[in-house]
Amino acid sequence: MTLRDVSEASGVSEMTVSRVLRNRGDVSEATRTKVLEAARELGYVPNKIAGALASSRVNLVAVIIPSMSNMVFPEVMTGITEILDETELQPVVGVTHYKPEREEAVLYQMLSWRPSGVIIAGLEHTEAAKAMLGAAGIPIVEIMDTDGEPVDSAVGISHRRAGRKMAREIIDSGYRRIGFLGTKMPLDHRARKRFEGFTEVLAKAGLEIVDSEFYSGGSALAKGREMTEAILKRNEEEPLDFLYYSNDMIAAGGLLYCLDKGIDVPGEIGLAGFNRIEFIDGLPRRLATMDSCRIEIGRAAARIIAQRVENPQEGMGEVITLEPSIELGDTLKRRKKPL
Amino acid sequence: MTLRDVSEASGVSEMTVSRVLRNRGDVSEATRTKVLEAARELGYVPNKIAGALASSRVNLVAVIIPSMSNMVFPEVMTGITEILDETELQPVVGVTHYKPEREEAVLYQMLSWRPSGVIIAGLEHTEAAKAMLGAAGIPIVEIMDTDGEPVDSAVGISHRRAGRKMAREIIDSGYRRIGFLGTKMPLDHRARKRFEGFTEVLAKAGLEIVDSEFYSGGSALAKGREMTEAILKRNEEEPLDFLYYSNDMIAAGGLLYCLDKGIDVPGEIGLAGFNRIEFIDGLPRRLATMDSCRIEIGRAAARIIAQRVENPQEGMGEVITLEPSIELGDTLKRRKKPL
DNA sequence: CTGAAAGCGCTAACAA
DNA sequence: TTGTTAGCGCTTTCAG
Repeated sequence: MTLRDVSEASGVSEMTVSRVLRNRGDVSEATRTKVLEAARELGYVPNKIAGALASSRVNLVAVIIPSMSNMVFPEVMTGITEILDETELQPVVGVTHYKPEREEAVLYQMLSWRPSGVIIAGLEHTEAAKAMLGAAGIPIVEIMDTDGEPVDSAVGISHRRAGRKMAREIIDSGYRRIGFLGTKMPLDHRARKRFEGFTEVLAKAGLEIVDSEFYSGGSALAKGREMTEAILKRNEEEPLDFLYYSNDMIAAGGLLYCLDKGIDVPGEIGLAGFNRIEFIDGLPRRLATMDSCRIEIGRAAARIIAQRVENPQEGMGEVITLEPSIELGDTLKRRKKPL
Repeated sequence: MTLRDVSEASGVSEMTVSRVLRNRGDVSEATRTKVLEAARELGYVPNKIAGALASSRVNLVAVIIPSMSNMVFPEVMTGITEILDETELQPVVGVTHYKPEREEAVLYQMLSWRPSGVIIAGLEHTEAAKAMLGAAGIPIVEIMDTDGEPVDSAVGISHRRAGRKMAREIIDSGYRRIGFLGTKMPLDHRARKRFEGFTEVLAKAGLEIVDSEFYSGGSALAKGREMTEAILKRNEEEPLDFLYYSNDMIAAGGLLYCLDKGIDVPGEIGLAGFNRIEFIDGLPRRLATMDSCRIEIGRAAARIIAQRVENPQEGMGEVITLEPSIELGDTLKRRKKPL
C-alpha cells in the first residue's frame, strides 16, 4: 500500500496526494476530498521511512534514561511529553540500566534513526558517546544534573548543592550522629554527587557519616526497612540520631520500620529522603525530602529541543539550573537541645 | 556522513562497505579492517532510514500501553526488553493515557514507521485501530487481557476470572459486608472486568457490594487512605468487614490508614488489592493480592513477536492465558465464626 | 571476494 | 492548482 495506490485510486498525481496528506501547499477542496476518501478507503498509512529519507526530516526526539522502574524517570517523561505534544515531535525512549556501554549502544541505535534532538540523562558518558553527541549536529540536552560540563545544553539541579543543603539543615537542627543509606550503584553519579556534597558539609562541621548501608535490587520499600533495622541495631550502644536516605522509597521503608518499632520520629531519630515522590503523601508522617524537579526538567528540556528545531541557529549551549526546594515534613525538626 | 564517505576514505566500493558494516557475505579480512578503520575515524553512524527503505526491514517493535506511571507497565516492559534483547528487535513505546482516540493516533504514528510487530495493551480498540491492526500484515499481540476476541495473538490473564476468584476467597473466608474502592476510569476495561467478575460471584452468593469509592489523579497511596476513611465513616452503623481495592497502591493506603487508626486487620476488616506489586513487600502487613503476571506477559508477548518475525507463516492467532495466583497475606483470613 | 545498476516510497524543486 | 523529474542513502540483485 503506497502513495501510488492512492494516486491511482483517486486519479490524482502522487505529488498532489502527498500534498493533501501533509496539508502542504494549495490543493482544491475537490481533489482534497477525493484523495482523502481514497486514502481512507484503502486504509493507507504513510510510510515515514520513505518520507524521512526524502525530506531528511525526522520528527523523533531520542530520550535516553537509566531506568524506567524507579518512579523518577516516568515523571521526567511526563514533562517531556507534555511539551512535545504541542509540537510535531515525538519522544522515543531508550533505557540504559545505568550502564555506560549500554548507553553508548542505545545512543548509537537512536542516532542511526537521525532524530531531531536528543535528551539524555546525566553528564557522564563514554568518550565514544560524547563524540557521537558532539558530532550529531542536532540539539542535545543533558538532563537531571548540572554538576559538570555539558556537550551542548543542560537542564537539571546541582546534586552536590542538594546534598550540601540537606546536610546543613540536618546539622542546624541539632542532629550529630548521622547514618547514610543508599544504593550500591557506583554509576549513579547523581546519588554520588549528593553524597559528596553531604559529607563535605558534614566535614566542615567536624562531622562524619557514622555508619552506612547500601542495597541493590528488590523492593526498595522492603530494603529501606531492612537496612534501617540493620544500621540501628549495629549502633545500639551509641545510637544514631539521623538517617539520610538516597531516595524517598527506602526512606519510606525506614519510616515505616521506625513507626512499627515505636521509635520516636523525629525526636529519637530524624529521617530524610530525596526526590519528593508523590507516593510519600500517603505515609503516616510527612517525610523530609527535597524536590528533584523532575517534571520541570522534562518540560524545560523538551522546550529547548522544540525551540532549536524551529530555529536551528539559536540557543546552543543553554544551561538551566533549577533549585530544589527542601521539605522538612514531620521527620526533620529542630531538636530541643542541640549538642 | 554517508556510506559513500566511508567508501571514498577506504577506497572500497559502497557495496563492500555496506557488507562489512552489516557482517554480511564474505569480505577479506584486509578490506574489512580497512573499512572498519575508516568508519570509526569518520565517526560514521549508519542511516537506518535509508537502510530500512532499501531492505524493507525495520527491527522495531511497537509497544502501545495506557500509562507509564503506575508501576505495572514498566514491569511489562521489563519482560519485553528481556526477550527482545536476545534478538535484533527493539521496542518503541507509545503511551495512550487510556484514551481510545489517543491509542488510534499513536498506533497510526507507529505503523507509519513500518515496525516488525505490535504489542498493544487490551482487546478494546476503536474500529479504525482494529482495522489498522488487521491490515498491517505484521504480528500483533494484544496483552494483559484475554476476555474477548483478539485481532491476532494475545497474552494475558482473564480479569473476570481474577475478580471471581478473589470474590470466592473473600466469601469463603466469611466476609459479608464488602466495599469496593477503585478508579474513576470507565475506559480501564481490565479493572471493569475484574469488578464484573467480582460482583457476579457476590450475586450468586446473594450478596452485593455494600458501598464503593472512586478516585482519579493524585497520589494513589494518599487516595487509598482518604477513600478508606470515607467509606468506613459512611458505614459506621453497619460496618463493612471487607474492602476490595482495584490496585495494590490504594490498598496499601487503606492498610496504612487502618493501622494508624488501630483497626484490627483482618479481624475487624479484611483487605485485598490487585497486581502483586513489589512495593507491598515493605508494608507493615502482607497485603492480600493477586499476581497480574506482568513480567511473564511481557516475555511471552515478545517471544511471540520474535518467533513470528523469524518465521512469518507460522503461529498466527496464538492465545496464551496465564493464571494469576492469589496471595492471602495477612489481610484476608478465614474468620472464626462466619455468619 | 568485489562491484555496478536499479530501486525502496516518498518529497524538494521546478515547470506548467 | 497540479504535474514532472530527480534524488534521499542504503540494499538487492546480478555480474564479474
